[in-house]
Amino acid sequence: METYTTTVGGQDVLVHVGPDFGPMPAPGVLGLDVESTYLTDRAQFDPAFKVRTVQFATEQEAWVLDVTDPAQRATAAGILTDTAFSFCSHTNMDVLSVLAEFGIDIADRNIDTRALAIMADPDKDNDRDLKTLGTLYGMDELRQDDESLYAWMQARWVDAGGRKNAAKAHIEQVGWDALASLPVDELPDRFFIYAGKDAIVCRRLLPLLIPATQAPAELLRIEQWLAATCNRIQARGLRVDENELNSLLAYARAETGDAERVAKEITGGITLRSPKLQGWFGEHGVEWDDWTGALTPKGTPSLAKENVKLIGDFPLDEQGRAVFDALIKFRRSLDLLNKCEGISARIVDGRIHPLLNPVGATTTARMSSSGPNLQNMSKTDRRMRGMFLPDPGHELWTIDFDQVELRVVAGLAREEKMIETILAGGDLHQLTVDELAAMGVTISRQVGKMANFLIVYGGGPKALAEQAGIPLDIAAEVVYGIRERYPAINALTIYMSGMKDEVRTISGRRLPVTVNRKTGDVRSYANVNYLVQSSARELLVDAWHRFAVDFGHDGVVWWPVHDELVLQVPTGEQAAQIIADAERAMTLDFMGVPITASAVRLVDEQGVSRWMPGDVAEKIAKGKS
DNA sequence: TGCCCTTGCGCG
DNA sequence: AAAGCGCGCAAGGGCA
Repeated sequence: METYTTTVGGQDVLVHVGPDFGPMPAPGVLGLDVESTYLTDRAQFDPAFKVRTVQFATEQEAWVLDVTDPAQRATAAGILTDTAFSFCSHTNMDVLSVLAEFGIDIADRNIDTRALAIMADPDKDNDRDLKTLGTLYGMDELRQDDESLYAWMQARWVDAGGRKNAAKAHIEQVGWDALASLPVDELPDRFFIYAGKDAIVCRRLLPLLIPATQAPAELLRIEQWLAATCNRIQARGLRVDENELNSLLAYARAETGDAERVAKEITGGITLRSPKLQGWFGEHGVEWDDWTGALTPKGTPSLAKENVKLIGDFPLDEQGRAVFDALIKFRRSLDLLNKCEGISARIVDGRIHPLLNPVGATTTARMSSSGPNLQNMSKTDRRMRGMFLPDPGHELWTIDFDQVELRVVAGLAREEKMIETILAGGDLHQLTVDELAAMGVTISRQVGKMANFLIVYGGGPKALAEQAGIPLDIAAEVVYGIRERYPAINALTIYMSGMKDEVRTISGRRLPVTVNRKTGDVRSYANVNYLVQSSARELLVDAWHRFAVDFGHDGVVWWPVHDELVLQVPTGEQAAQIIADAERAMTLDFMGVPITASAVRLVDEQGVSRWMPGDVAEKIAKGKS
């Protein structure tokens, strides 16, 4: 064993490297970090993935164990298995790595310091890697060591013939990959020292970050539960109908490829995604000034969803018509293509394992998903969600809150008209229509719905005019009318916009106010949205926790989508009870406002359970009966 | 050529 | 005075 003496936060620490582990650390919380083979798209789920070293640390001492050595591996496994130890690590990567390498699930015994760092400082613009946090909390050595390691990697990479002017991030990536493929016994000392210090810094951050969150203990407790639960969902993965995936992939490649070829030929090289295409259409019959569809934030015509078809309503010339047809064909399959490629690149044993980040939305702590993002699968193209199947012997159900954000804002503001309507089982969008009618402003229910979203999102006349395709003066009447007819919400908006420092959710979570980058102004109009969006997220997580823990249905949630839980329920008699419990868990009183939810069984026309939007499943069920 | 920033669009 | 919020991903376009 080699022991290095170095410093963290100006204090001497020891980093033990090697086979003779030395005295065991006392039971308690250890900083944990692993180094692995380089990460492919499939990351820890790649069959070739291997952990190379495991680092444990107290605040003063780190042990770096070479997992390729059987004795050290056994020592590491012993500590990881021993429930007298719990761990803290940065991100959930180490938890997944330990599971992949050792088959040991430490999710319940691990605290994610990165998640704590977000709670401590939810400003989206700030970095939260260990070395940045280390510097922030008086442990700058990690940054220094990182630079030393970087210099080593740069020399190695440039010597190996890399581009001399490559960006630092690029060299770092290549450097880490190079390190990851070196045999462990050829790694430089500074690598092990860095690795050990990583774990020490992580361990030292824990007691610093917890008070920095200023979060109530109950909130921290539920976040801990959620993090472990999200980890297990990722590890379990989602089953993919691979035949369907492959046929969709072939179809989407052919469709988009054909369309792209045709369009390029006619336009002389303009792709079907290029902003230049709109100018081209302008020369082939489209009067953009007469565009009646929605606009993008930039004010150019939006071609999202069905909008793109509006181009066909203009008197196009022959070339314009041909490119339009190609564009329609392209747009119909582009999203499908991208999603299928993403899924295909990550499939392992018929499953994908997207990250489910419990606090992915830094500003509001909503959950996010990536690799691939499973929270933005198309609802209009059923084939995308339809690729995902429950495990054998199970079926999928979906249960979602009804208009949860509007109800939350109604409750927080105590907007009596809204609350009465909710209690009476009425329609909040129609209420807005009726309230405006009382002021002599006539709008459709569709615009009433958009107007209600403005309340939640903090929008103004311009946004409504653009999205609804109505004149600015009418939109202004709607917006100002709403402020008058919903005085309590208006008061809440004014009250919240007075908060220039932070916003607190119903659970006491601190949220940041945000700043307009160009003007430097505080975007205080967004505060109501942050409060509402984040509080609604907490209501969902609380309901999920009740369902999993209080009702004893741990592991039943298949995938969450903000205000919705998709459930994977064993087929059979107990299914009805599980669904009933889910409905009970998601039915609650929020400040006198009932929050309700209803479950839908997801079964296609052939009687096969697969993922799909709830309203689609309801239509299928109706068609059958 | 590769990197970085912006834009658009899917979901909520 | 006015201000649509939060994500992840792919691709375009400017730049070196």
